[in-house]
Amino acid sequence: MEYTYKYPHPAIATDCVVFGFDGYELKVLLIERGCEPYKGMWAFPGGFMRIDESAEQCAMRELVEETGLKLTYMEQLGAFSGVYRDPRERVVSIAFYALVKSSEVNGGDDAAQAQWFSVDKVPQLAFDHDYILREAMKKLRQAIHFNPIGFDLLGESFTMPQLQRLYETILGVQFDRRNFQKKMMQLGLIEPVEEEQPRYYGAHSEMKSYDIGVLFREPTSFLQMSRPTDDSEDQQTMGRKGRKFHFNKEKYDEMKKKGTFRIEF
Amino acid sequence: MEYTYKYPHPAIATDCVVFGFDGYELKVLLIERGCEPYKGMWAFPGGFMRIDESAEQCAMRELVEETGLKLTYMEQLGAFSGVYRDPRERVVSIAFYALVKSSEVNGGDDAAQAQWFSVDKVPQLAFDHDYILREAMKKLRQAIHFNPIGFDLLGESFTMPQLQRLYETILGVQFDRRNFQKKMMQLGLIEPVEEEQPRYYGAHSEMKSYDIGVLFREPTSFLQMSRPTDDSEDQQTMGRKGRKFHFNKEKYDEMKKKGTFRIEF
DNA sequence: GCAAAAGTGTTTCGTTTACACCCATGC
DNA sequence: GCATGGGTGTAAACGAAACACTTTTGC
Repeated sequence: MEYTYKYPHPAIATDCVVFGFDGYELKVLLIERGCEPYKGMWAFPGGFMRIDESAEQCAMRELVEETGLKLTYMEQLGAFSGVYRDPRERVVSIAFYALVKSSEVNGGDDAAQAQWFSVDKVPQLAFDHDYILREAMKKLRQAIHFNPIGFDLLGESFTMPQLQRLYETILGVQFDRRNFQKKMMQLGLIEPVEEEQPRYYGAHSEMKSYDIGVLFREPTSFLQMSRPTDDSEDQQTMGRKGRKFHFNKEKYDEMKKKGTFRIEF
Repeated sequence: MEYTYKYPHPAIATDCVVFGFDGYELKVLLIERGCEPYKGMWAFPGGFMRIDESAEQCAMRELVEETGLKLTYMEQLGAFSGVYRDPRERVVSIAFYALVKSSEVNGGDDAAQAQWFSVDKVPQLAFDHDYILREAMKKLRQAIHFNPIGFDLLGESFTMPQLQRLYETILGVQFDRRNFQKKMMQLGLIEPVEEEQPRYYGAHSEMKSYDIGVLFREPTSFLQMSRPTDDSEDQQTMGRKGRKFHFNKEKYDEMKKKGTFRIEF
């Protein structure tokens, strides 16, 4: 079966830049190419768009097919339309980026050849995917000011240091612990997870240690991601206990509706 | 001559959302469609991408062909890939937006059917261009925080009230004159145009009116745009005299290189 | 002449930054 | 027990917002 047009039509493909966070590093999901061109190199999950689906649908379908990761939301990064970006034929790629919770990062069992790479240790990629990755990082850094997207990268509950490390990793800067917490709390989007007993009475309190109640907290789940490179020393230094917070989605939706979200750093 | 593929390929088109500013309103450039579909309706300039050009090149070429406007820079808005957005065949459109100086807005002589519309008075558009316009406006409002794009919409020199009106129009808010000026001057991107004599001695100065020098200023050029709707009362209230400023492109480039530009409102 | 626009500084307030000590954890 | 991480408040500095009066312009 063949399809004929009066004028040449490029093919349209999608690519997904999926970011994850293991508590220490920002990761990106790659697949190893099983066929030419660029066979054996790493690339973003993605594939050709079908005639009866939108680019968004295509991106999500391909992501499931290639990595087992099922997402409901992706943000478009843009179209990449360089004339020679694919050696086979003219291919315009519409790229998306997405953020996934750390808990989902090992779900991809379909994904024999899918792996997470630290964004700092990404190998040379197929096609123009190096360029696409740089653009995705740029967009991510920008987007984080207008959307509390950080929370998409964390699990159900998280500690303040985890959240801070996430922001520091994405933005490449360091924050003062106390000021960071204040800023985050001022947003009104996160609240402490209720505990049976107070963790301890604060340094400025009159209460003394002998009055501390029993601590009822589950151990922090160690965030894990598959490791592409085993030579890296285990820097999974996360997992210390700490007061947990969770994200209030209702307030976020409300804020998003009004378009008032804004965070400065 | 025909082009045959093993799988169906959508067509790829580009659309240009070109913004202009007449000193009072934010305008957008539209063309009247001369053929089906949507014949007689207004739409963004644009057209089908050739096989040997990138989307950026296509957008600029089509803009020249249809409106006579030659631009060197456009920002990509994104790809619009709804399955039914074009009744003829499957067409994916890559949209761009651009800002033009007020002086260029009447240059399009090729453009018999091209006209500027106030963004508040845009008629119903062809295809999904209403949606594209909304997205472009969103992007414009966001972009203005990270780029001094406002200056692309103004001429060689401008008065502070003009600049302020521009920002107020785009963002839909009002600013205090004095604080706005302070903020703009703090950026270090604009400087007063040298004058032979001071305009007058300020209110807080010891000097009095009898000491005022001769004023050497050209009359402010009245910014003009073709008017699509003649029923609108003439609100071309611009053109009062005032101290002029100009934009320091070198400092802007320097700032952009460092990535430090940021303006808060 | 008059109404509306434009030019100019200072004070107040809120936000951001800088900073220190004690407790908890994991080895 | 010791080193590191984590939890908490306050004071100083900075930046943003509020605000009034005079001159200029265009009718």
